[in-house]
Amino acid sequence: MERYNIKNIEKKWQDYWSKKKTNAVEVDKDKKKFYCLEMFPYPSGKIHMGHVRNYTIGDVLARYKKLKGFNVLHPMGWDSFGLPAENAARENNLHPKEWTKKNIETMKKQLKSLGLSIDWDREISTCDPEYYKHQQEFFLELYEKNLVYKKDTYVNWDPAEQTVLANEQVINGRGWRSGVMVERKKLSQWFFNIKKFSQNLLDELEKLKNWPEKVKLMQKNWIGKSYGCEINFKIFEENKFDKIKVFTTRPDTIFGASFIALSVDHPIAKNFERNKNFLAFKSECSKMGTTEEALANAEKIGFNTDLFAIHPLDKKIKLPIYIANFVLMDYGTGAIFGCPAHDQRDLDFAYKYKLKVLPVVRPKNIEVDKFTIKNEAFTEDGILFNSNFLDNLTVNQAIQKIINVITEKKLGNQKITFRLKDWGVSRQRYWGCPIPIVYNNKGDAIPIKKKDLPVLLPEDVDLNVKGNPLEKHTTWKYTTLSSGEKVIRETDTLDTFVDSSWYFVRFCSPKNEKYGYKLSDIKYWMPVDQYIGGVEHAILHLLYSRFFMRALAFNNKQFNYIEPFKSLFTQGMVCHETYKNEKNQWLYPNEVEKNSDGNLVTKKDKKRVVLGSPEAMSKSRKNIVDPEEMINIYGADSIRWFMLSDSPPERDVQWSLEGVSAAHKFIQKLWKLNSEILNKNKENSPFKSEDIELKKAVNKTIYNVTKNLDNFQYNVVVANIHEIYNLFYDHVINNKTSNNTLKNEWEKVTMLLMPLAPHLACECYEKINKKFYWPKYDPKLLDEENCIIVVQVDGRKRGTLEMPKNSKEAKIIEKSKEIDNVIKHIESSSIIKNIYIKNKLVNFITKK
RNA sequence: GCCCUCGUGGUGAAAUCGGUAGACACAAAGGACUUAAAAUCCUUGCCCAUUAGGGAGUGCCAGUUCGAGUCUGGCCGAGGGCACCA
Repeated sequence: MERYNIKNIEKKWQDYWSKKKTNAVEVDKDKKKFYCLEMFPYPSGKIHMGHVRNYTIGDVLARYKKLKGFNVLHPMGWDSFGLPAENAARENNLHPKEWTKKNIETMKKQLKSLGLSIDWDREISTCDPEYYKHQQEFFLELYEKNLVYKKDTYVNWDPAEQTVLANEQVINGRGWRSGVMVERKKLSQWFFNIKKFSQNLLDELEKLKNWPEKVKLMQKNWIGKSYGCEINFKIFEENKFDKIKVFTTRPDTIFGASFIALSVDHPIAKNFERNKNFLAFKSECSKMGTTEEALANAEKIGFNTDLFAIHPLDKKIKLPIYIANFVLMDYGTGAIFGCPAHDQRDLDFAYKYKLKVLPVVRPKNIEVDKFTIKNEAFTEDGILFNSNFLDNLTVNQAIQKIINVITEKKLGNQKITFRLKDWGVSRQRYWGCPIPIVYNNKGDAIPIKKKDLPVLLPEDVDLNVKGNPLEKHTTWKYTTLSSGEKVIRETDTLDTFVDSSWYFVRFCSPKNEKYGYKLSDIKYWMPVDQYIGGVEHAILHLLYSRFFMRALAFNNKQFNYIEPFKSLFTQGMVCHETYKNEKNQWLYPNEVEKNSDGNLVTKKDKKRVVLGSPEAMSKSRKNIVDPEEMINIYGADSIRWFMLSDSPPERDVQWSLEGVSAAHKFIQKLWKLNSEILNKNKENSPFKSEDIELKKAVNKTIYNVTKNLDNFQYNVVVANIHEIYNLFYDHVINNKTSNNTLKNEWEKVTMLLMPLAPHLACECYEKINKKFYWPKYDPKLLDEENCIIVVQVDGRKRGTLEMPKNSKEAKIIEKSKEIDNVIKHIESSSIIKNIYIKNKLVNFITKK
């Protein structure tokens, strides 16, 4: 028998696919399209198991849809701008461009070795000027549409490195490289106006029927719509300051207000910039750290302005005005009224500064005189009191009434607020897409003319300077417009999330030079029919992509593809056991082995190894396995098979050598059985009941595999294949079936293998030499003539009965009562009721 | 703190509409083959029983139902998201 030589065979088919361009596609209006996309990788060096899983899942779908006759677009590219390239450049003295190029070459080769059905002619790379020049053009278009603007915001500033840090570069409030305390520094930066689409982004979420509910909920919470009202408070020292507008979702608690709090960045706070105490307070606030967690746990502190606001509904009440660290300028109006009895933060603040705590809502079942506020604010529903005309109303009734009153008296208005913030896209980095803006000597921003694009990223930079290398690159930074005007370039580059917000559009016309896309191409291919990736991108990447489509479609009569991803699938992570040595240091899996007692020891010096819980594979825990090494040992089909076999795709899977070796054995078994069946002679022997049994089983398998592929239940597909293999094996070993039936039916099984193990399937199918197809099942054959009826007594199974389908109820009851074990359980009691479910079950209810 | 999801053998998991729980695998134990090992194949799988069979059983406690892994309420546990959002 021929041995299945993995290396040669897998190489052979990969070369064949590549040479014949079997995966290259073009627009074909006569065919139904299917756009299958997996999130494109960052070229960090080598592929990891997470990639293997992601791309295997996508490839199964792409190949399956192709067999079903769809025109399948299945492209791949590189998210190739980003910080790691700059860090690697410094460490290895290699230019980011070279480092990136090298990594792409390696990873492309690795992806090809997985046997993915990618149309490599459509490969794109976001750091390629051919890609980012279109992005710069889009930026200018958004600028024209007023969807881009500049404003001052805070960044993490590392004073030692003289550079801006990303949030993940701040560890315990210190710069990751310098170890120096990070400061909050104000910089003028570019923003995309994503808030403009808040309501639409929220509304359209509901229409995304094939998105996981979890992801939709996360986006919904992120957008964070809340209903409330704005109320104007006049300031007692009226001549000095304007009124204060506050936002609240609990206007019903207005009579419990005891202070006003403003954000440090509130316009009124600016008037205290010369006050030493205020400056001290402000610097205290900026030292508190920039991470959200640090902010949330920080103590509530305030600065007393000695100003007072007048209660809008009772002029006798004067409320002290504080500037407080817990009020955010970029939510609501940057000002609140504090009602300590019904808000925990306000209560903490009130106790610290000895402010009044007046409860105005009591729980329904507690009387007014028995209700007091101690250390916990009462935030639930209840009945209003101490509240003038709101007394005795419920919270919701009171909210309605107070909004009406405030509106009538022109003291404020109903207001809907979103938590979603505008998208800051400026990055003070080298390795990113240059922002196509220059500044004249007055500091005005001037957009570059479209005909002058692209603004190329200079290659001769010194990455070892402190701060942003572009800012130090004087010959690039200072330039002259075609008009002769001397200008300074914007030295910020775009957030890499911008690159990935439209790459799926570019895949439709990857070589179109004139513009980012060709209209006829996207009209055919968009939207992405199935998008597959990790749940870690549930919010930002997906929301930004949804925004970008809206921004492109805004004021654009031709482009109306609002939702980019019709269906979304989020796959689980790849986990592995963790190992530590006696010194509590992590060990790689290939440093560990089992000794003869079955205990884990180090390979090197046979020292004890402590086994830890399985965790998501990560370099820091060293619980990683190199896909390339695994493919070399077991072959791509085995790796793919294992990735699909154990857990459902949406759940985490645990990598194990036992698992992958089992997959490998099964691939070999399939090949062996295939050879045996193909080597059998053709013969026309009579059709026996075993032939029918096999035919029916294959038919059922086609039905199940098709159904389970449609539902992403790939682990069950694997089980279906195992089952049908086991049946074939039994038939072959025991010579149960005629050779013709074996051959005919096996052919269909090899087609079912194609999406999962394409190399093996092609090799098996090669000798049959017919066109690939997706086998159809015969619904008539699914119907069994007989069915097995479960016989229960008092809800407990006491036997089964095989009967022709649709037998008469009376007949089944009669036969059921003849089963020995049933007789045993009914003879000492009387039957008071029969339950009969057609073709399924009989249940006798007895009474002693 | 708020919101969401999930709890099924030693392990990963199956289980249309409420209708035979544990398909399919991994691991383990026993056996066959073998000089031996590997590989391969077979059997077993919680409790009682020699077998036939019976019992318990899908995190825990209740409920609905002839019948609950599946539906309802409460509790416990694990994971994830958000986090001064007024």
